[in-house]
Amino acid sequence: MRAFLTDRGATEGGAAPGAAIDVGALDIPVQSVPDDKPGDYGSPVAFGLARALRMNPAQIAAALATLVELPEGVKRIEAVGPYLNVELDPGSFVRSVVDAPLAAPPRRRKIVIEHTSVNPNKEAHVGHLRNIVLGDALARIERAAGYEVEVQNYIDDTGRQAAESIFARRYFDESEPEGRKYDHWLGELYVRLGQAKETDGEAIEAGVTEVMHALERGDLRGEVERILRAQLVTYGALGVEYDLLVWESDVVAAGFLRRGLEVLEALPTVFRPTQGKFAGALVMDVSAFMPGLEEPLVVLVRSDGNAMYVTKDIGYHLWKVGRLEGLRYAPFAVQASGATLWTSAPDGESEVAGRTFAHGDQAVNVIDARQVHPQTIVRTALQMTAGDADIEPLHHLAYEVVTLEGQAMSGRKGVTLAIDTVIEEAIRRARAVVEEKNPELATIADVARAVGLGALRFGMLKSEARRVIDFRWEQALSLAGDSAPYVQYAHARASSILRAAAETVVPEGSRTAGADWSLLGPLEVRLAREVARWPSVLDAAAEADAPHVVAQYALDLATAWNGYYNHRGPNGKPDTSVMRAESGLREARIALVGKVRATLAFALDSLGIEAPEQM
RNA sequence: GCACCCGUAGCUCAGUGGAUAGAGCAGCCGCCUUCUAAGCGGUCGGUCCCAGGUUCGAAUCCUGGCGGGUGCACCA
Repeated sequence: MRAFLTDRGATEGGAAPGAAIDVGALDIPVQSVPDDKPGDYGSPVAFGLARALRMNPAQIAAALATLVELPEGVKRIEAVGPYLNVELDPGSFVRSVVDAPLAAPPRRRKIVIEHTSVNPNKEAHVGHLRNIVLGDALARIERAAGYEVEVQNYIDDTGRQAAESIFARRYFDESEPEGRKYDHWLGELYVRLGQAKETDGEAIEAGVTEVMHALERGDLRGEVERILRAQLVTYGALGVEYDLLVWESDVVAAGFLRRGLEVLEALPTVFRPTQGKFAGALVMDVSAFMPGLEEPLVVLVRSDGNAMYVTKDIGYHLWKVGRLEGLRYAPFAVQASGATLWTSAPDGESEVAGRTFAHGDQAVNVIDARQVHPQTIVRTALQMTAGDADIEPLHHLAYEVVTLEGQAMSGRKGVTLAIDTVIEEAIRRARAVVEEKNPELATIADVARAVGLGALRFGMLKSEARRVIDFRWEQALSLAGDSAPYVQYAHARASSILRAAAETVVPEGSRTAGADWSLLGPLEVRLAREVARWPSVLDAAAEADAPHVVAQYALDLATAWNGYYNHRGPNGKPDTSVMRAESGLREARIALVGKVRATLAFALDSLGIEAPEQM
């Protein structure tokens, strides 16, 4: 019966149709019925039985319709052609929808999500924005779906990029410009250093190398930290928070490379060829996990004794899933929500009271699609060292690039756009619209921020990650149509009704005082059907690591609600008014609108988008 | 050359093997004496890249093409 109510799709047998015709574990797919067909939910179950019963599906459906006992809450079961459709009792259905929880129960499984991981050497740009927004939405979705989530931001403080920016500051030796955000300024010096290489290449190369060595020793941590803190201001402005910063130099110091190698060398698939092109190197045979590869051997340690980057990455990921220990932790900052941001630190504590870092049952990496190959190797290594784990230890959320008006972004060519710039413009544009539409609103600044940032984030989330996004201002900051403001507006409308209602009744689930559920009809059922989809949407999005599923649902629910709100009866007059409805019906509608509002807000929150009460 | 991803309305995109493939934008026509018109209704617009195959049923699964993007791994 639950299946009919939740539109969850296939369930095990047990539903009445199965029992009636002696098919035990029958798969009964359930789907929403198109608007022009009778019924609310329907099933093509008769198709599957046609062969075994040697009857045509329409006959089977007709027979089932007469045999099936009406479960509670179902008004009617009828055959519509070959489909078996049920019409729900509006009152009990809407009531059950209103009472359903929005968040999933805890699952006792931990997911370690890594996102952002921007090189600490320049300001973050809109390409990074996609990563950050995707990762943050994913973290929120997984939490709502019942998982314990830890968000890590990896800081590559020993890389060439950080070294170049830090060296550029020394090289040009200019005083810091007043009022300029530090990461923007260093980004500019970084680009200038690239240009200066043409005339002064050797000296610059020597200087950068020296800085790299200093970074490896950890001597310049303060310099990196300063850039990082400037970048974190940007993420904070987006409403994004992290649990832990993991510094590459700390990963190196913890010996994850060496200790990871010890784990790997115990594998039968890891060995040192004595001849052939890999003679002298340490290689891993991945053919069992990555079939169809032209070259099934992956080099872990080169014949000159130097480890490959991917090998360090494997060590790091062994730590993420709890198979290596050894980082030390220290508090780094207090974030806007009040939550502490922790960092790995050479002089930190190995235990933090009340927290256990890493030890994920699964790791998810938000990294661009060009990294599929190395990510697959890391995953394969984890699978091989784990024996036969039935769950994937690592998932790569691969997203495509963001181009700028059709051009690939490139700092050196000046084809780039800072997130800070985009945020400012997004809020500016939103503010202009708010001031025009609702000038007497007391919270204009807050609403402009919620709407502008919402539009920006939503634009990055509404399509599948594997699609290329071409950033264009009008499109990215659109405040109409398939956008966050569309959903936010629907939410504000519902809030407006609930404000008015609060003066007469207090909606509190189906216990709303004075509600007469029997007065509800097909219009409410249609709206409630959309609300009822939420748990399965959340589940599917979490399962597939696909925030766009939530974004698309938010649009669908807003559309259903707007349609209900504006509905007119045969006489051309509005027939869904809440506050003007007769007593009893009014209270039942208030309860439903309350659920719609809460669901819209919850879905938006799962995407990291605010839902203003007024706009 | 090999591998991965993409190809759906003029444009940007949804579409867990099921009912007549849907939105937004753009175009055209309507709707504020009604709880927010950032909205709603209507209209125009489709060889779901092509060809085979599997299936009662394919935009969806399989094979082979074509077109575009990305990667090619003793680089980080």
